[in-house]
Amino acid sequence: MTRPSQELLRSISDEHVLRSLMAGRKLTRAELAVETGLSKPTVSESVRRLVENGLVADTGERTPGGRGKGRVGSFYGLAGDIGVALVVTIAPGGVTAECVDAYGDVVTHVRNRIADAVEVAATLPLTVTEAVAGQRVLLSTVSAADPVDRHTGRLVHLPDSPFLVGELDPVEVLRPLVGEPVVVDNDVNWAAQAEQTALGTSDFAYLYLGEGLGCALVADGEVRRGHSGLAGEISHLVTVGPSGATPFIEVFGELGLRRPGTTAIDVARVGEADPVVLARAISGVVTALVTLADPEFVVIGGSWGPSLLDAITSECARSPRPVPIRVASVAEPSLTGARADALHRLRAALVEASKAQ
Amino acid sequence: MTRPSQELLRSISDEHVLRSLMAGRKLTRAELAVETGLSKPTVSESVRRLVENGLVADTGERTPGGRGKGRVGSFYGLAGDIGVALVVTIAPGGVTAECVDAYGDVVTHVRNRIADAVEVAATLPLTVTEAVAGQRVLLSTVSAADPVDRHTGRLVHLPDSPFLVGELDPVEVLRPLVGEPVVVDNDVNWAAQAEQTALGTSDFAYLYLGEGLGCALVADGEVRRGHSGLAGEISHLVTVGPSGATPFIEVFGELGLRRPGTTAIDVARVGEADPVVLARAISGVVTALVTLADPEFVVIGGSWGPSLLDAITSECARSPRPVPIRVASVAEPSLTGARADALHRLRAALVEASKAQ
DNA sequence: CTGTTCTGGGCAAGACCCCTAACTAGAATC
DNA sequence: GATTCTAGTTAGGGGTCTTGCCCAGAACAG
Repeated sequence: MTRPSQELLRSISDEHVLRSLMAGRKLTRAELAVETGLSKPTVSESVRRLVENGLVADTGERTPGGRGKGRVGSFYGLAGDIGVALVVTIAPGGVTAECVDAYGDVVTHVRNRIADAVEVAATLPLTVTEAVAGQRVLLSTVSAADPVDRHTGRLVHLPDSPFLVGELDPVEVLRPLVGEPVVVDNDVNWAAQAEQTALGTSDFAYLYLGEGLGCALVADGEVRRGHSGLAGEISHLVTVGPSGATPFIEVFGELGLRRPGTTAIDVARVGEADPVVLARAISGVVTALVTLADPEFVVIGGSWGPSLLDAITSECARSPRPVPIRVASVAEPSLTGARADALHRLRAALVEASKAQ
Repeated sequence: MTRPSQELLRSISDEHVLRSLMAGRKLTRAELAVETGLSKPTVSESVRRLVENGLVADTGERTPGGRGKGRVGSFYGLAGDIGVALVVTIAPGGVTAECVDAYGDVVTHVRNRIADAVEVAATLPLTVTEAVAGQRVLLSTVSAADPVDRHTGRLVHLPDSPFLVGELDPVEVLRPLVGEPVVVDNDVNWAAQAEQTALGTSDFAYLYLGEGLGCALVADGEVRRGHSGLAGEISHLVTVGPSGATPFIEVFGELGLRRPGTTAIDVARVGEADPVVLARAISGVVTALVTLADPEFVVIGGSWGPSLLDAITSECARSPRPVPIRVASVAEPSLTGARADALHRLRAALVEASKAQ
């Protein structure tokens, strides 16, 4: 446990001030005192320390311009060169890279389309370099549209599952460009995290139905990834197919909905299939989800999943433990989730830096 | 966030001293200083406060008796009337009640056998009253061999699932006897928690095969109970039965292994069934578990599950994502898990009490 | 028996940290 | 030019932790 030192109190004060500035952008010392609940002298001392450490700076702006009489105050804000977080998404359609500052503002955003998974290796470094543009990157989060090994951050190729962006080690690619730490997770987990932030629900499941098939489980307010990060890789979960019990992914094979020569679902042609057959297979997956994880509801996301909402809902209503089905509410969910996590980690890293000295 | 007050430092010191005493039973102030890393004057002050608040007392024992020369020291320990935690297990075979003190010692233990679920209502209060025996109970944990509603603590009767101890509201029964708070969970979750403590593994699944069928999921070091506490209620999970896809519980029906007139498995006759058929059904459940939760391994517990280890292992080895299978290692797992949690909560409650003033 | 050694515990001084209260600086207003 | 009002500083007090020193008193050596 923490030792009860005077330094602890000081660092708590600094954290209060720093977090207030992250939320409030520009504040005078008097405003900071009100915001943090600390006394004016304590805030002044804390600001002095933070300026000295290079985390906070006088913005140059002064108070007046209409707010009463009184002495002019100095606005303080986070230092300009304090650093940003990099957010990367890697999906079959393209690669995105963003830089987010500690206020939560997206300061750069670069998106490059790709036609094929082989282009990822070449496009990724270019996109990242353009987005970084010389800024100081303190950490990165990466969303990849494939299973991710929790310990190494490498993409995992599960046999016969959709595998969309190719063998790739994002940590290895990013490290020379932006340094450590690099956090990699799959797009469905990030999407679920975004949904969790938006809905505030502690226990739900996110079922992603697009070119790939995936699912994420949120339990006690956090996405649970399992031992190696492969929780929710449901391609081989046995469910109800056109000809009896079938692994989920093979249902699409039997229906002729997989793109020839690849492992991906042919999204454009999903609409041609019988929605009831699809919904029955999906309902089998949902039943297993409900049985094992007991979610409050199941969120359906992905490119074609939401269009089957009604069929899925009526199939699931017939199961022994029916559960509400919803459509995902967050746009660009993987990017949003990865960005929220990057912001959270960036702020924590800066607070940590203020405690370091 | 916490305010940076002087009082915070004081309460941290007190917590250090209190937790050292919980671990060390009897310590002099000098030993406490070494143990906590605090200075002697700080420890002395803290002990003075804790004695004043009634949490700590001079044991009357004095140091000498052979340990070197030096001045005699006074041993301090937790106050005798500081309070205990009550641990209750309710299973088809009987009701157990224990009191645990903050050192982790079981100070009373009462066990009453029952022949039938209807006896629970009468036996439970008797057993608890005998175990409590006038002691001050600060909190209780209850293990029940049926699904438990996470929010109310009441037992839930899922249709056609084994239901062993009858309609019961443990919170309502215990409140008049011992007061709040009462934490109720099902026996499988407690068993998994005990296993987690013993093994230290963060992500695994616990499959319980006894009179009832259940499973618990440990993710990121904690048992995850789901929205309403019904995670892992696998009776209706569809798996491979003798005649194709069948809900898990109905496999036992088809094999004639359910006790007539009840919903329970006839444990005595499980051995008569073909182990391969059983193992295949179990393997189907394990596959779903692995797919959705990605455990590091699966622990098999319950009265008859471990005897099928070899059959289950060889069936599971054939699945697309094989996972190690182990036998549960903790004896009396539900009681052990509930007791460990009670101890943890009791200690936290005492620390909280030291901070209250 | 006496002096030495050694350990538990207390006391005093100092360093910090936070707070309140009073004060100063400086601009707007009357 | 006096008043009013706000930002920020200074001074003093209370609290907590630490270091260093001293004292009490039992065991031990001679």
